[in-house]
Amino acid sequence: MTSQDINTETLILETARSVFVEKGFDGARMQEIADKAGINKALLHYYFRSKENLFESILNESIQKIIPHILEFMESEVPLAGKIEGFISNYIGLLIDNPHIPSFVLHELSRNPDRMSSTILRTGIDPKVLRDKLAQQIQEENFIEIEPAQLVVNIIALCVFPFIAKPVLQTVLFDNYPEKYQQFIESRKKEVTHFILKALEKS
Amino acid sequence: MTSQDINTETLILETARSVFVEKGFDGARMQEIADKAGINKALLHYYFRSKENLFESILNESIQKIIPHILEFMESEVPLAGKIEGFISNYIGLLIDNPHIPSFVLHELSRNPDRMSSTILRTGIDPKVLRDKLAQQIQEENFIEIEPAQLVVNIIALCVFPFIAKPVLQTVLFDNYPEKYQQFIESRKKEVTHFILKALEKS
DNA sequence: GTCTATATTGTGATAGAC
DNA sequence: GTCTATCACAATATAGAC
Repeated sequence: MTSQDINTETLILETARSVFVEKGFDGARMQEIADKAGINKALLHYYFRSKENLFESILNESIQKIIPHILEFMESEVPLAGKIEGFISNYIGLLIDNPHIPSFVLHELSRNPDRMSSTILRTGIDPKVLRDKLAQQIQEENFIEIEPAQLVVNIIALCVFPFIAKPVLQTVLFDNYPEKYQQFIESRKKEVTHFILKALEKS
Repeated sequence: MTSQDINTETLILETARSVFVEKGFDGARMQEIADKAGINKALLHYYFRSKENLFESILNESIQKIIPHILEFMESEVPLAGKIEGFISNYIGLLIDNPHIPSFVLHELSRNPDRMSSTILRTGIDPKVLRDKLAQQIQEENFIEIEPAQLVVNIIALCVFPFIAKPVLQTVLFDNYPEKYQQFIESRKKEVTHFILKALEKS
């Protein structure tokens, strides 16, 4: 347990994350995780009993990184316009730092939807309360009529989609120039905020 | 070659599609495809040389079903508002009929982005021309200023995202009632159209 | 064209020395 | 805790009879 021996379990988790997030459960190989971590396959099974086990740690961690963020947004007491603006900027920032997570999480949850219920339970939050809070704000403050669910989905969609569709966008819209895609992403904070608030404003 | 022998190749393709689209390349099994098609594994290799080969047929077909649709939208000469309205209704309709395709295509393209370039070439369309057409319309008709790329991404995002995120939405927003999710999807045509046009209108 | 049988390789998992 | 060696089985692919 020397100082450079920064806990093998952590090393495994960090390495496993990069492999699982990039390749998904089915595409990931225990061998590759071991190689990238500079250790042996057997050690993976020593720390985490199975591939499934190791994978679940990563998936849960990824979900926790994204979902509570959204719920917290709906919960806070700030006026709606500022709330939305803050959320979008914050959320796209998070996605810039973790661009592969949405793709990973959504794909794995499609593959096995049952995981979702247990995860949402683990957060201990009640979505109903949050929706009501949002509904109330929409009505009290001076915005167009819109169902909370529709609004939330619209906001998340506009933030997340450009990251999920990166290869398509880069090819179809940006002539395979990564810089153009990057520039596009950076402008999204401002663009999405404007777009949403414009759509909501009472004319 | 009797009448009920509707071409084995077609049978294989249809079966393979359902399996690949649901499980992805890595998760799909040749055995499962054979079983579902009521034939033998060896026959799959007789018609398509390898799993890769069979898979590419399906992926290309799926991409062709979705991308040209989008480009055609940008190309047409109809006034913008009606164009957008028509596209959204049409596109969400297509997604209701093929709910798993976006997830499938986007995941496989992330796994192997190189496929994208060859596919877009095969369509023989030049995206640049289309972007210019859209830019022109935005300017000539009476809408707010917005980059064509931003607008296109916003429209696609709002249409596609609810299908990609089905398990999450059903759990977090709809208390695991499939009917509520279904109802939500059906209202999207109208909601998305309103939302987009409202955001674009000059106030 | 379609089948059965089999070759071949890949992969998760465990046993056991150190 | 970490390694080497190996098991057991799954999966793609092919050979060859019919």
